[in-house]
Amino acid sequence: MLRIAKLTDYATVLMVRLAREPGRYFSAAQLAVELGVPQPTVAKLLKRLLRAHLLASTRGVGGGYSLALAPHAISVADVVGAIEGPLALTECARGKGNCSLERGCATRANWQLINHALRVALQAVSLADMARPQLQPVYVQALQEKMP
Amino acid sequence: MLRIAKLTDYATVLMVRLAREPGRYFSAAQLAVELGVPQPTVAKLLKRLLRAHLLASTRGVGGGYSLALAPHAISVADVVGAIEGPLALTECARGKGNCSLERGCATRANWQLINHALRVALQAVSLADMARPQLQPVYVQALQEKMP
DNA sequence: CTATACAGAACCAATGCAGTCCTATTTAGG
DNA sequence: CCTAAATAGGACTGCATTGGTTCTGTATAG
Ligand code: FES
Ligand code: FES
Repeated sequence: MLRIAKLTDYATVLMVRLAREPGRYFSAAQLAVELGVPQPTVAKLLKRLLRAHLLASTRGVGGGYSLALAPHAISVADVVGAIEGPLALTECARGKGNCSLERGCATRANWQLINHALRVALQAVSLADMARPQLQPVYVQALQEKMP
Repeated sequence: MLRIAKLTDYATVLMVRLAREPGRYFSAAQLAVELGVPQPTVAKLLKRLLRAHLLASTRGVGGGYSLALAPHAISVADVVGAIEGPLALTECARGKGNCSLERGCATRANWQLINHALRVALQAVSLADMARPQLQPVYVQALQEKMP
């Protein structure tokens, strides 16, 4: 229903937690108890985030995960992309041949614009922003002012 | 992966087709052949759109469906809502008790803001807009100018 | 050398989605 | 009146994705 996966939700909460103490290393177990989410699930998420180069890791005793970049340099779009893959609202938003209606479809171009707008919006929100209790809604205002 | 259901995609194409000849009534069979989508599927979509009061219908010989409102008065958000239910990016975006992390969650409020922004953005695009070959990207520009 | 902790993959159950089918009910026209 | 065309509203099913677990391997501090 046009919703992000639950795991993506968890991932943002994780990342925001890490963003609060950027230098520190957290073990998966530690984060799991802190969030109240089963440990294997947290571990899986951290692995995906690592693969997307959003995290740095150290193995062994005392090891763990830490942000690979500064909190303001990681966007919500990055996190969503790391967990769910590239953002594509419609089937046909990524490359041709994915949609059965392609021939003579009147909405493809427009959906792609909408898709792009959403991507830009999510890229504009950083972990640093998300860590604030209430998001500075600059882009929300920008939207609302322009809308009829 | 943060994508609308394929059926929703179909539905927008349907609605845009109807928006091109606002007065005319189309039968489900007619629309099905025109789009190249199986008839039962098209029928199902039309029923859902009708229930959401976006379409008007007439039964019997020569009956069919037509837009219930003018093309500029129906938004993409309306169509998405009719097919997929209320727009809720996150589990917790609609009411409490849906998310296991609620207690002490740091991102809920911010996700709801993002959710709201997306809803506003989709409400700003009407069927009349979608019917144009290339969407007038006022809101896209509005977004991009404000973003760092 | 051992306990800790990440790395990577395979695996499974459950949910939701795409798609079909069947049975009313309404209406135009002969 | 009677029939064919068309919508109204369900129930039903196969499939893909997701949420979540488990197992084996590897690196590292002490
Ligand atoms: S190409 Fe996919 S709906 Fe138009
Ligand atoms: S309440 Fe759902 S993730 Fe915060």
